[in-house]
Amino acid sequence: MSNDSQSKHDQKLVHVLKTSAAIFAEKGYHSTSIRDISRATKMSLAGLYYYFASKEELLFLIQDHCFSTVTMDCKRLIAGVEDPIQKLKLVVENHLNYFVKNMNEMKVLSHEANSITGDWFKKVNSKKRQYVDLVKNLLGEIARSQEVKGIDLRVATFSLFGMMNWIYNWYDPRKDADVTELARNITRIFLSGFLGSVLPEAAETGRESHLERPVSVWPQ
Amino acid sequence: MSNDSQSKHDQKLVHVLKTSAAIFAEKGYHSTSIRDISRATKMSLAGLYYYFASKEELLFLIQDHCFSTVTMDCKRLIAGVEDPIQKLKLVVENHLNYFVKNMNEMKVLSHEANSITGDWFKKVNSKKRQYVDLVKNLLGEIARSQEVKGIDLRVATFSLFGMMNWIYNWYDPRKDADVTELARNITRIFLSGFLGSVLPEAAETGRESHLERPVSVWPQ
DNA sequence: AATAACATCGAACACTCGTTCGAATTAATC
DNA sequence: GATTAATTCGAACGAGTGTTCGATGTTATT
Repeated sequence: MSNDSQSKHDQKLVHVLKTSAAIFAEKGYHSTSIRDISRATKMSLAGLYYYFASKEELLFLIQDHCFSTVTMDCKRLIAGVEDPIQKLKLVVENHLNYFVKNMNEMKVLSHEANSITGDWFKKVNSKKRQYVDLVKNLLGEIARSQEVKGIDLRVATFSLFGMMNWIYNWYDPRKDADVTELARNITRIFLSGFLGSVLPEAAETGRESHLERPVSVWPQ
Repeated sequence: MSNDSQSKHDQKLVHVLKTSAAIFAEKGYHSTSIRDISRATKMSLAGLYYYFASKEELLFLIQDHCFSTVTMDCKRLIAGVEDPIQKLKLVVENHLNYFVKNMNEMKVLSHEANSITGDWFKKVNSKKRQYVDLVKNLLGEIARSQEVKGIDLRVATFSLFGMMNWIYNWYDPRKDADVTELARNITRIFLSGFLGSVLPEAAETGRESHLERPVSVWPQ
């Protein structure tokens, strides 16, 4: 008897990955031991290694799967849409919705980006770059069509990602507004800021830096 | 013979803290061993413990010092300034300048916020809350005076911090514009987005969510 | 020069870590 | 029901961890 879509094996792997992601999200990758995962999954230490080859591969499986899905969903969502602004709104909405719905995995993706090394790092990073470029190009398109001036495209792109990816540090679904409202807020702040050449010139006074001298944490 | 401002002991402590911050920033707190720090400072393993009581206290010393300085500089900078918008600009400028000038320490502050526990965590966290509230209140002041509507203050505050704190993930002083330009970009994007009620209503179409169903990373 | 305080270190301890291996158990196939 | 394959596990290994301790060297004070 062969299963249709998902074998027993894959189902259990998914369960292991989901449980691990939750612990990684809570304690961090490096301070999570395989023994922690063993305890949470009620599997033996050695038994876990039937599902992944090493702790780092486990991290890779989580990150890779997560990135693949969010990118795929994103591309599918904006396919066919013409207006680049509309596209961007969909991208932000997708990203935030995905983030909130899969907070553990996304936190592992954001926070443990440098906990993975070697070829695994390369593979995840190339997917990341692909996703970032998609957004950057979208912003470029918008900038051209709306004649946005004086904003560095790289700064703008990472400012947007900063806004979106930072939420794992503060967003609490029980306390804060739902995702739709969150997406509306962030989209509006970013987009109207990115487009908005409208900051009153009066507020632009003091163009030079106000800092007398470079400040350093430690004396000398 | 007593030293005036900084004793020999404090100077060496500062050196240890700065070196440790650099390694923590590069490898992460949990995968940095005291032996790594021993190697980098050319001090013996046991010798280091003359300057701090435990690895976690070392992390605390870095974070606490960093937070104290940035908050103090910030308050000093905006003291006497009336216009809340002008104040905010100074806060952003100070934060980013500090971040870039002390990238290692600030990365440790941002990225290892949950690597510290117990009373140390409480102490650092209360300083953090103080700083965040300062910015939040400033935004509230601006919102009232400029009649900003429809933006959640909490979302706005953390969006700003997201933009600013995310830079350790991408900012490269050799590649990107200098801090003044960076601050100008980020201030403009955020402030004109926060104030800007000016997003054309045409672009506000599609108020309902475009996502057909909640998406989850893992099937089921 | 003797004393006290400061500073440094080698060597070890107790512990946790990721990983492996061979055997045992269960499920699938013939 | 026998054979093969898939899955699980207890027990251990070797390496690395944070931390301590007693001793030694160094500097400042009397």
